[in-house]
Amino acid sequence: MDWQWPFSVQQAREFQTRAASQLQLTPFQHPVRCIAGADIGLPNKGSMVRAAICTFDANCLTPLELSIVTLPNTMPYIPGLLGFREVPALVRAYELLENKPQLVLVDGQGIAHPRRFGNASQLGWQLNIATIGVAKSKLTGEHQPLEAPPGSVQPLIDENHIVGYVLRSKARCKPLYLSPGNRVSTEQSLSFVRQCLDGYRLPKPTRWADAFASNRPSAAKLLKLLSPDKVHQIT
DNA sequence: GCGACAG
DNA sequence: ATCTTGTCGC
Repeated sequence: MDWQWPFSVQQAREFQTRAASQLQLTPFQHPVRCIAGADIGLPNKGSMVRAAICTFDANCLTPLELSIVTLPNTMPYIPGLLGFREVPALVRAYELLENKPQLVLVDGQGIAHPRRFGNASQLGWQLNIATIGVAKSKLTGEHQPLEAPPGSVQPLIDENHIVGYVLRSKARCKPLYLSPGNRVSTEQSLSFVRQCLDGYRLPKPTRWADAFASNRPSAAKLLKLLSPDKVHQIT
């Protein structure tokens, strides 16, 4: 698929509805040995799109590989169409990985989207891989008030059905909005993310991806924990 | 018409 | 998201 801005927003929405019907939301059945986190940053005042994907051993959560791809940014931010801005760079970053992860946690929504096709779903659909949406705020849906203790959960309901979960991943922090992207179930989205929590609000894979994509001060420190030959970059 | 609106 | 000063809590 080749969507070059400016394109018809209406046609893009129709594409999302059509592609969403092709998503697989049944439980992922194979062993997950490698989990990745994926995120986008916008360097140079948004003139560039930088994708970062970092892979981890699924059991001990030690970092394995990192890929960073920077491309010119074309699209503006349009709520509901985030995938068209982010996915092309994420695909390039994914292609650089020597060892492909069985599961990718993506910053943003999965099916918790007006047309059930958030950026996490779009990445999973295009690559035909398992993805989970890990969003820091809500796009659509409603839920009961969340209890204060960490670990509290509420189902996220949209149009009368469960599209994901709202999780208090850390005390005194705003919750996470989790939803399946592709090839995982709603229940698995919750359990896989919980498995990747390590005391911070964001699960380790997306936290590292965010650090590299947005070039946080912590990125330099994290980079030292990776073998130089396991770091791939395209600029 | 008005409010909501991932990143 | 990005930019950026100041503040609060552990």
